[in-house]
Amino acid sequence: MKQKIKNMIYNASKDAYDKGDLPSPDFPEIEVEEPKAESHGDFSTNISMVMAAVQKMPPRKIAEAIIKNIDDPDGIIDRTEIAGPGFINFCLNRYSWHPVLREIHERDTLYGASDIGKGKKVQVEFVSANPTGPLHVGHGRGAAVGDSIANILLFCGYNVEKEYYINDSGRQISTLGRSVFMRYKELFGTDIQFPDDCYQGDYIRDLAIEIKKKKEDKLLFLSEEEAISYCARFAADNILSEIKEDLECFGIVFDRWYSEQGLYDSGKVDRVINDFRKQNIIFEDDGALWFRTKDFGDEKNRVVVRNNGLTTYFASDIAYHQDKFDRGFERIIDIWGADHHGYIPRVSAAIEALGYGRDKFDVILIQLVNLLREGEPVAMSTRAGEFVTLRDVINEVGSDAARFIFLTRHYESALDFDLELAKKKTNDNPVYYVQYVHARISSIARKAQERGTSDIAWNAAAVSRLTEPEEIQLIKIMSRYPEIVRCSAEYMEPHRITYFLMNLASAFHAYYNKHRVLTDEAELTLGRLYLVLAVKKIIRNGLALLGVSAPEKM
RNA sequence: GCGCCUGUAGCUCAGCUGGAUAGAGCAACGGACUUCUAAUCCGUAGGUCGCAGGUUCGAAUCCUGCCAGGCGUACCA
Repeated sequence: MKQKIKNMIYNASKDAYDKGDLPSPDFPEIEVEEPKAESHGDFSTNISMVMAAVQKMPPRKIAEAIIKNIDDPDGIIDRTEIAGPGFINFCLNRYSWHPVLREIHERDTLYGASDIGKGKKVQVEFVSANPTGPLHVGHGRGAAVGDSIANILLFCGYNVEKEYYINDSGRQISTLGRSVFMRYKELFGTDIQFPDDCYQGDYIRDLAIEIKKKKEDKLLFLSEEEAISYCARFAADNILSEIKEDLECFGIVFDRWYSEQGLYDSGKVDRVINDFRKQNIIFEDDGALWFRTKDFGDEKNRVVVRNNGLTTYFASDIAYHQDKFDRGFERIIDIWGADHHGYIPRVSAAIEALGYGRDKFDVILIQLVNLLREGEPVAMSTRAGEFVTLRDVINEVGSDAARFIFLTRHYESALDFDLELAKKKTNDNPVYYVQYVHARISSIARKAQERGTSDIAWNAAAVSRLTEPEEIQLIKIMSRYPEIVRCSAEYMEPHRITYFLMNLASAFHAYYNKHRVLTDEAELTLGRLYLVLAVKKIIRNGLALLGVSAPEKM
């Protein structure tokens, strides 16, 4: 619709110039927007103000010239007006909105889909939590955002893969092994001083018990190194499968689980380090190997191999991102916790050194989640290993509520997650507010079917009966959906869809309370049914992009 | 110290990347169920958009400088 208006304005400007109403053929990018105030019509453009300098005419005069030359063969425009400093407002005929419904029904699950991605191969990497402990709420937010962004990009024509990077190598894994082994020894009566820098949670004890069941006392006869290594592998494998289960409960399926250890085993880390040494991008100093990140805009150089011979995470991250490009991804999106933001210049530097443009790499930083109950913070201490896990949250409030709430904020804003509020089935809790629309319409559809009106094909006469302001309002809102999805993809902001759905839901509930869908008049009923079933489709589509279900009954 | 994020109604947050009189929900107050699901709706009230400058026809939005909070600033992850 907006595009139609744009074209009209463009053609009108051109005609105005041809006829001499406008002195210059130099037209700016035309912007058409939907005004906030209803009195300003359905669409408005600021073109006359933008043009004023070039045309050397007052904006209102330009507006007159354009309006005079508007060609509207289908008569979709009801009236135009010049307002304020020179806005041109367009007010559309009610019936010009009706065809939107047909489009929604015909495109169905693909309404709002586009090909702006042009099949570009893009990878979204998210969660990627170390397999050293259970997922917590913060990971949940990253999971919800990452999964939704991937869904949206897919819907917009990108060729998307979702990936989880497993940090299954390095120091924190050996710390994990050490932690478990100490608890294991404890089970055999050894008196231990459990160090602060080890993992504290009860799950460490549980893993030790598991090992004891399986291996009895055999580990006590191995060398400490062997025993720790066994515990590390056992623990990491177990925790990782727990993580996989948690994410499955959360409705998230990764295309690939990528092992960091695999990068070492295949020699990719060594290879890239050697290549960079040859290019003098990596150099030796003080017994350590340094990456010249400073040459690529970072504030200082960074160590890749420490003087004790151990690699840092940065080393494998270089190889990892190289591998991403080697696998043919044209665009890489990493989703990290905001506390890692200092890491961005480093990885960007690596990507540039690898010969790829920075514009191919995006990092989305997810701000932290404050877990509350009845408005009071829930005590959490990672150090002491006491925290509410993602699984606890899903079990308590459900996957739908959790995912929706994670997507009710821009990811750059910290999020308060109130467990009690997430369970409430009232207006406080937007999940049910939106889902309820779907359930209500489903119920209407069932009733309609009982009455024998299940025909929902396009019926011009029936649809032309939709003349109530609330009906036109609903269609207008729905007509914006494709653009909302596009913007969501472009800026990678799923919350735009969340807000759109809440807005649509609100308009629907208002309509529902004011008008009956199933009336005594067959034609009107058909038209209204056609309308609400379109609403149902959009709610379903939008929720799907968020990873939230659309129930038939509630 | 430096870098990033945040600051909008009593509370929690949107604000279409510069548009017209800044919007929702909650909380407060007053109303609506013999009617398709009241997990709903309607109405009232609520503002120095952190502060100060600047850019222009026009700023919550862009620039600069402050103030406050969070995070980061390792041969940790």
